[in-house]
Amino acid sequence: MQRNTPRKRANLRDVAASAGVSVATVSRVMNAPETVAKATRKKVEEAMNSLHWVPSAAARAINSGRTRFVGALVPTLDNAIFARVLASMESRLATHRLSLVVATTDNDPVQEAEKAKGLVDIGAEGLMISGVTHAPEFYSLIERSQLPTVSTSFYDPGYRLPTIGYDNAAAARTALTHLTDLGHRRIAVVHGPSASNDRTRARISGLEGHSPKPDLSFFEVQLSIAGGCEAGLAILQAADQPSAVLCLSDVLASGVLFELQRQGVSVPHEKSVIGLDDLVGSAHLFPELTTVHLPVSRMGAAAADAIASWVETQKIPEPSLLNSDLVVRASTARTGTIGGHPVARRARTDFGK
Amino acid sequence: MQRNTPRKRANLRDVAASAGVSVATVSRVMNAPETVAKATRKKVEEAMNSLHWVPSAAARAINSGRTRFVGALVPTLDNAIFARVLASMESRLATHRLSLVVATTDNDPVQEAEKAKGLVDIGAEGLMISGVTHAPEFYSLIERSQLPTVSTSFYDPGYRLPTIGYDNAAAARTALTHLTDLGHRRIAVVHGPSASNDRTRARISGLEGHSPKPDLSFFEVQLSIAGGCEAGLAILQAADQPSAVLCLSDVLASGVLFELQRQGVSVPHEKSVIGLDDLVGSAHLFPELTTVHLPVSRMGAAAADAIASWVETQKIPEPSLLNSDLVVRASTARTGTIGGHPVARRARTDFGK
DNA sequence: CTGAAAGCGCTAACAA
DNA sequence: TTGTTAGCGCTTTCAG
Repeated sequence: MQRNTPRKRANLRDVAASAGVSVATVSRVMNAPETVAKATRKKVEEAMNSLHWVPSAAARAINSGRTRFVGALVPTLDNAIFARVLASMESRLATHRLSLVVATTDNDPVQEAEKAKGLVDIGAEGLMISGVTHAPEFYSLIERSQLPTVSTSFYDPGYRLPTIGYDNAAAARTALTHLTDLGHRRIAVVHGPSASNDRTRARISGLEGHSPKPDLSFFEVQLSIAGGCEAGLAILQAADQPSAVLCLSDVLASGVLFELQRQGVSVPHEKSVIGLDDLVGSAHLFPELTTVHLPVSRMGAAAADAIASWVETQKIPEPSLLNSDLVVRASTARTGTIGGHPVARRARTDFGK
Repeated sequence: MQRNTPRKRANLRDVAASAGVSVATVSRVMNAPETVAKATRKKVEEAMNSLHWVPSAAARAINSGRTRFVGALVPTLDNAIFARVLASMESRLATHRLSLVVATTDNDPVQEAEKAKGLVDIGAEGLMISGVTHAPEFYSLIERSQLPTVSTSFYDPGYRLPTIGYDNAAAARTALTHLTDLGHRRIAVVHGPSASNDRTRARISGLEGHSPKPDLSFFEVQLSIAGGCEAGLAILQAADQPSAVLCLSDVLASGVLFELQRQGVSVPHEKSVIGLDDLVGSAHLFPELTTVHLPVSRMGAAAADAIASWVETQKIPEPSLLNSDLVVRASTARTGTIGGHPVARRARTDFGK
């Protein structure tokens, strides 16, 4: 809005000229103001203002060798669990004066590799990625660029990249044990697409060889509330009704819960339902969801610290295992105790639609 | 892993030297391979590979004047509505070969201004911001840097920045009208903190001067499922029981729904509940939530397009109004029709805990 | 088709 | 306390 502003953005030289000092002095008032005489500083600052000068990030980066941002690759933002990880990463990164570039991969290794390439291209100083199964192009990119990259949501000290995460198999087993401890033997397992998701596969594998050996039936659906509803309906149509539903993800558990209610099945009286994740909302569902807590906020912060320190010290961080633990709430109950009382079933069937 | 690799990353000159060509030629094989003789190109590519060379984003940016990323400032990632906006922005930006840097502000104008500064410092080419109420520092930053910035979640053609959003007041009014159309007159309104959120204030203001004039009581809580639960409980303890609950946000409506169920109040039989947002999960809640749909995915895409075109053409985009519309589902019903039948109330009160 | 050389906006020695 | 100047890694004329 100044006079007939000369089209182009002002640069250091312009400011220096306008203030009648050298470029070095201008640079100093930005980076070490205390080394510049007060009067000079003032002149320079005025010049900066009147020219609407904003330092060029690129020029700064080329000298410092730092862009001050890192990238994160997650499957989706629509599952609150990833949103949580990113939120905590972002806030922790801020303490290192680092920003976060987000890219979603939709669980597709090809997209993941492409987006990773994009992040490297724009100058990310480090990367966070979910899981331990990636495209060869991804690995070669990391190799070539030597980019500090940590893998999350999975703990595997033998993996080629440092992992910061939890033991997915153990978490699933914890949930199963809780159910068998309560006397459940016929159990429906609901999970998302396993082909494209190594965390899901690990969780499923954690269910194997359990003792006592339960009778498990598997339902694979989309990883969404709608998917959970679908599974809930499918379970009710099965020949042998399970007494409990083990969901390998809280979103799925929510859907199952809603659908069971819609169909007039009471939880935990007629069926127990357990989740895995412990989303912030899970504690407030009706009934409050029993689940296995995954420390995703801590994980995001830990990943941020690991990347920041790697970038700064050049030292590869150690893998880190975060514990998960069972949170017993209201959606699971001992089998048989109240069983046989189809509580409120009739009263509820006319609800909804 | 190559021999005693010379500590530092290779640069263009190294590649040129190793391939026995000039830097210009190397630059050409990246940017216009077809202008380089096949044999030369091959030599260069081999040199690139053996030196593990990755172009420097900063150096590239300094020449092109482009960093290829934009920033987005949102209050939080924990509300699915913002996660959705960002997801759709990110995917649309990708088509413009632009990346997305995310910053959360926690509804704090000071943090917002600081983070905006950070985004400018690292070279964002454009900005997306939520709402139309910001700190003076924010405005002066935008002014100085002349950064293409669009405001979302709000439509106001008179605003100093182009807005891409909906009419929050109208959306709230739509919800209220639906309730009064169903005969409700005593209505509880649940909303998040209004002091720090202009969208919330706009929605509340949309409720004023409605005809027929309903008897409104307001409940302000934290914008979370837990907050919704709290409001649900508070409503039940009020002296004059409302026949309907109008939630100015779907997360709040979810919490209210869960809490009412927990307290044995049936929806919509005893109380109707309506939300505002239409989150992806809302259609699957029990009962399915009646709400006002806000086109946030389209908004994210529109914001991405607007910023991209602004950056590319230097032309300020037009403000854009996106329509919201009522989605009637199962959580609202005509007052009186089924009223007086405290359906399933008794049967349900022993649920949960 | 290829090379030489002049910058891009800024930082950091080194001098003064 | 301030100025001069040589780069940072790359793109881009302009010659050959």
